[in-house]
Amino acid sequence: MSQQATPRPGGRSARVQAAVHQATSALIEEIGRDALTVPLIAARAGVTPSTIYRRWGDLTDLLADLALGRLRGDPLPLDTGSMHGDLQAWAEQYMEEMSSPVGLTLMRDVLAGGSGGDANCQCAAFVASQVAVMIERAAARKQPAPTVDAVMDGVVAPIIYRSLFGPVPPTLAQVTAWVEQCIPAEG
Amino acid sequence: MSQQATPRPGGRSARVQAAVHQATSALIEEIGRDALTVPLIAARAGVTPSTIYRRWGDLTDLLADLALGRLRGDPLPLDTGSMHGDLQAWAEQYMEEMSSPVGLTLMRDVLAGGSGGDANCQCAAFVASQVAVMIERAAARKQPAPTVDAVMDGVVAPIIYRSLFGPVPPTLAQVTAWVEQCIPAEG
DNA sequence: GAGCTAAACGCAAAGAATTTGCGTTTGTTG
DNA sequence: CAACAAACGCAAATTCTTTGCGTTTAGCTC
Repeated sequence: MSQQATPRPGGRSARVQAAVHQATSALIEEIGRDALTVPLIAARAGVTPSTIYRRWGDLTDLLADLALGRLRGDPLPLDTGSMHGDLQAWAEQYMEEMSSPVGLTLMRDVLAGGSGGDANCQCAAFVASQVAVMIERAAARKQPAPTVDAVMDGVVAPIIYRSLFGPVPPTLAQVTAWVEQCIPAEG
Repeated sequence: MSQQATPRPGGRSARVQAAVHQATSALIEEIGRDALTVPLIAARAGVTPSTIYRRWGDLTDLLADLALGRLRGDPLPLDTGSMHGDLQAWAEQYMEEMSSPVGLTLMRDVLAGGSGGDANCQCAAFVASQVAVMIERAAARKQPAPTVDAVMDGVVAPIIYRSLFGPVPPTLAQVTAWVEQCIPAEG
């Protein structure tokens, strides 16, 4: 059960959460994600393992929680002046991020955080909100724009699928082609 | 390290592998995937836990191995007489299978089986081969057909993405729409 | 088909991780 | 300020995972 919505925001609980998150990130950098264990994180964060088990329930849930936090840190899509330009630039960056080693483990953690958690939905919802920003900007410019679903199915889904399952990550040329297919023909 | 390619196909090794696979499947049915542990499987299969750890290395690797075996059990795509019909029927069934609870955990296991294993690639390769069968049939009928990549990006990827990340699985209507987009307009 | 070799397994002990009960600290509420 | 409940620390108990070593067994050669 991921619970980044701390029921008790003030004081100690928040300190513990921050210390654990920070310790986890640091340890991933130092010893790698595969060698990571809950007792190690606990020692580094200055808490007891049982605290982590009780709050997060599982290493995968903790990692999923952390991954969501990182996603939220992503900046707004660049404003290039056109829907096509926005989507192209954003998709390229998204592809780079998700096909990188850290992005891949991030997605795997989100998906593995199974215990009733909906980290995967939140992840997709965040991406959709990024797409929505670009579409709303296009609407404000009176430009034609695809629907959010069209972009999710036509651009995001192939990027993620090929990153997760493919022998090789998607290429820039493929991303460009997917973007082209999504944008209504220029009037 | 998933190793369904048994280095020693005959005799005991094969018996152990079969017993473990069978015990795992049975236990998933009985106690659920979350309550599954290696010692439980070992007891049920009549082997010692260390045998499982040495051969498969990890519970996730064993599950990924099992998942691949199940995929291989899938029948060839139905031959409906037309590319559109084949793809539509196959995509519907694939969607049902992958958005079901067992399909979802199957995919998660394949993705979580991380230890250098390429179960994810094999999984995608198998799906691609299924798609290729339909395309070759279309070619034999002198019918127009999309490329394998077009189907993977246009139909498979959205199905998997929405199943894995979406709050709700894809609908039949969506699958139909994706299929329509993939098939060249009827002459 | 007898003997050799190495892979695979069983057993058991050692090591590490996870769970759980209970007392204490700490933030919140009235 | 007092009372309550949530979150934590501590430590014991349980369970899982690893590892060393002897034994079985399949594949191979002669």
